[in-house]
Amino acid sequence: MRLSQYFLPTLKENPTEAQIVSHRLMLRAGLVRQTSAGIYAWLPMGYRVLRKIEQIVREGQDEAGAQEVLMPTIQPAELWQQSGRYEVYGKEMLRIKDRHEREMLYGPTNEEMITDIFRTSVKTYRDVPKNLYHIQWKFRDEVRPRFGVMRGREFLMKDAYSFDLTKEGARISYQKMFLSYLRIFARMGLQAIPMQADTGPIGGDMSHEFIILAETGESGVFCHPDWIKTDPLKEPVGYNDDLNPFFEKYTSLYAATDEKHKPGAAGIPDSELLQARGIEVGHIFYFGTKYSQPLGAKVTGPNGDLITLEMGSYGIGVSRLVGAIIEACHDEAGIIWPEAVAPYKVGLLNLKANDAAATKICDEIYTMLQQAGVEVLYDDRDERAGTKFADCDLVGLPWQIIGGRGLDKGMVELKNRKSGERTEISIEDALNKVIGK
RNA sequence: CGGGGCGUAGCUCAGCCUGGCUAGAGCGCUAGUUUUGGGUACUAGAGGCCCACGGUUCGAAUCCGUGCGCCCCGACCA
Repeated sequence: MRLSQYFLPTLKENPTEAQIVSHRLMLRAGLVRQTSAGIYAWLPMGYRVLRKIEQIVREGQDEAGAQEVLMPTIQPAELWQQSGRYEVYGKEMLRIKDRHEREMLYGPTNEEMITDIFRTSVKTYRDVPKNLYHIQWKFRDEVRPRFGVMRGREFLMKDAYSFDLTKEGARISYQKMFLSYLRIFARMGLQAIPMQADTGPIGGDMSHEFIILAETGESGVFCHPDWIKTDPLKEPVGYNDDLNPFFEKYTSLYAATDEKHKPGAAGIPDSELLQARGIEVGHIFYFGTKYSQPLGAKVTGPNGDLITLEMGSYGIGVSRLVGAIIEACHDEAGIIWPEAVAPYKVGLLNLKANDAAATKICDEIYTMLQQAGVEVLYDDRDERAGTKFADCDLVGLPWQIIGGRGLDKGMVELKNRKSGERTEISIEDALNKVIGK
């Protein structure tokens, strides 16, 4: 993409409304624009990041055996009246009426709806287990939206729902999601740590919040230092294997938010615990028959008896992740995207845009990168070098190829946004490095 | 939902207390000169229903009332 053609409205100054760093940077880097409190429009660059995250989540869930569906944003009130949550949910739920005065709502979550879909179609134990998920916009009418996209009223969420015959089966479904989540976040370049969360009336060890570490995180966390050494992508375990050993290994390492932290409970001296801050980006839990019971989601078992399904649900805040990643990955100059979610891999800066010979070389580099399938944002604007550097750093692409005074000798500078390291190398070497990576 | 703050140019803000010239600055934008590897400098421009409605007054961005919007702290939450 040529920057001269692109819709990327960057800001030099910080908008007053944005207080936290990710919100400021998202506005300044031209990723989003706010349309009302807690509701955002996604501009081209921001939308690319959102879709990359979404795709990593999708692939991770598919691989774990979940199947993607798409449920509507608007739901009928009846379902929620059946589950009893219509009254309970309160003002957070945006209620609306259609032209026939029928009560509808903008879905804050989809347990009722998926249970309804499932119960009407699945009648025999032979059809379970199943795990269905979708990635859809949700609305919660937060009293006080804040932190930009991190706590908006409208947000994109992946939510999966598992259906099992037995609690043991539900446990397996849960463990699959546990593994899937660890891998999904790791693929995004994030260290996510599952922490035991409230399980409500059900109890047990089957509810975890996934927290990514970021200095500006909303809550304090304590965890075992060995967490840093873990790499879920390297665990030699598959979704059809017995996941118990893996689950044991990862749940036995201590990790707790400051609210739940119990001094002395870590198994190692508290002074050795890693203290950090974190942001919740995912939540998984088992809730048994909480919805299947009132909604009558049952199947016929092997003996002909009716069995109420055991369910779990598994959420990832997709739009929230955009903000969360920026909280975890930025510096004074701007965003530093992990490569897996970067809107473009390379920024190509032509510092001599008014020099025909230099421009010709940069155009060629641009073409070669495109032909090699590298996502590249080409700053071909007739701007000062300083402006280009500032914009490119702000926007946070992992690599910068800087074409300037060395161009006539076939040299460019390759800069790594994260380390800040810059090396003057030949065009060919720069291309190889960026393409090969 | 309790407490606080703020709405003036695209952005950041001054002016308001103590009402009165034609409503300002910096950045951004347009044109030109300049500069040419870290948001260059100069010149000339464009750009405003001063959040809305009502009131007080000869006169309101400024004072008063009501409403709306946005932000922050807390409670709540993915």
